Amino acid sequence: MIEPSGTIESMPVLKGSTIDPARTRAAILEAATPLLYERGLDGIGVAELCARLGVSKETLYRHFGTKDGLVQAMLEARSERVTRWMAEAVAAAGQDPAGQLAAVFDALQAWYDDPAFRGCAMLNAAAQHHVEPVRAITARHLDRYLDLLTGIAERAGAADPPVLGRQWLMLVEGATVVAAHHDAAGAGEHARRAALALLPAARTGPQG
Amino acid sequence: MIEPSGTIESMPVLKGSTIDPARTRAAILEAATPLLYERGLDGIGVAELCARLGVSKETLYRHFGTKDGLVQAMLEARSERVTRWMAEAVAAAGQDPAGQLAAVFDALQAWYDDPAFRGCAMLNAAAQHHVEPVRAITARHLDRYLDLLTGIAERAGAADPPVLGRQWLMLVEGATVVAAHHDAAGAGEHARRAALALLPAARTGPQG
DNA sequence: CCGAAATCGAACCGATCGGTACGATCTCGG
DNA sequence: CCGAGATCGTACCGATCGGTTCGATTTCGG
Repeated sequence: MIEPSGTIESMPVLKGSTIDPARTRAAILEAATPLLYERGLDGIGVAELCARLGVSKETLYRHFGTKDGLVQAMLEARSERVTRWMAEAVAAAGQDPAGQLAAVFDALQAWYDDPAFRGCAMLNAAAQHHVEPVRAITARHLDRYLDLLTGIAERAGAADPPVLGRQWLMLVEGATVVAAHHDAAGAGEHARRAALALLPAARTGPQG
Repeated sequence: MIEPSGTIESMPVLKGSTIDPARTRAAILEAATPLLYERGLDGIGVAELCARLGVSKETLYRHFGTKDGLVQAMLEARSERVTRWMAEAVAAAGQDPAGQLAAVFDALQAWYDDPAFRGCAMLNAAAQHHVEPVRAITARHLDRYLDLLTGIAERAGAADPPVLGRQWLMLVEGATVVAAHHDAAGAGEHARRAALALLPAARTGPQG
């Protein structure tokens, strides 16, 4: 999803894996993720999913118990992966909070430009399955994102870091929505400029 | 959806309607809207839908041809209704662009506080049915919203109204996402303060 | 008052889907 | 080399769903 995550192949993804349950489970998770993301949680059945994965239904059900079990495990893994990826982008941006903030939206723009981009997987999932576990995973995902942004707000010396972090979170999610459902071009850049404008001091240099 | 739109009753909604096709169609549309919004497009079947509406399946299919037909007609109507409702809120806010902008987010907060609030119906629908017509309706909905906000940006004397309108649109959609999936409290207010901070001049008085 | 149109209610159909069962095959540790 | 467990492939099951059909009933325009 985030990094160009491999287009959808039509053939088995599991190979080389000897009989190692843990590895099988991880491989299923990894291979199922882009399929469920592209087609939607209900857009692909267990049968086709298994066929594409090169895995029997019995194996899938032994590891995840239920389709919902697979979905939830997939969403958890994806949320953690996205959060870690974004945290690394921030960490790689140096010490300046403004630079860190800019890095967030530049990373988002790169994601939007991926042809496989189809919006936030957690939000999409929550819109489809409004069962409680999925909603909880989505809420936790937003929590993680909010923590990251609030941290930047704190280091930027904001008067009210939680509120500023929340406003930035709205820009992040709003930019993702607009990019997914309206126009991806420049969405990250426009959101970034808005986010920087909310910084306490205008220490942002050239806003190009 | 927007105005407290009537909680879900368990019994027929169609009454008094003599045999008047146009009225029947409108009544079905109106009664089906909150059900499809609350349960999700695939969360309620045609059978239960008809039972709740007090309408036979044949009648529904004669008017809408298909469940997708009903869904699309419902989304179109809802998008227009929401846009009109928001435009009226803006018009009622007087001449000051800052006041108009504040009115947008105050209206949103009132929506978020409705117990029936479950996020933007168009975005939810697009996340479920990624068929083309639904995506087109969603895109058109964002277009309408963008026009409204860009108009405010123009009247506010923004250097680049389309970009500012788009940034405001991100705040609108972002606030809605956060309110729906994280925490509705204060979402509209925080988004409003961020939006006002993006105004060219700080003509916004007390930012309470 | 009659016939066309609208509606109802219920039965029905074919397809799909999530999940289970089972025998055959494969792999690895002891 | 053998037995336990993982995997496969396939067939199968029950439920649900979207959509159709049809006879009976109601309503309204002419």
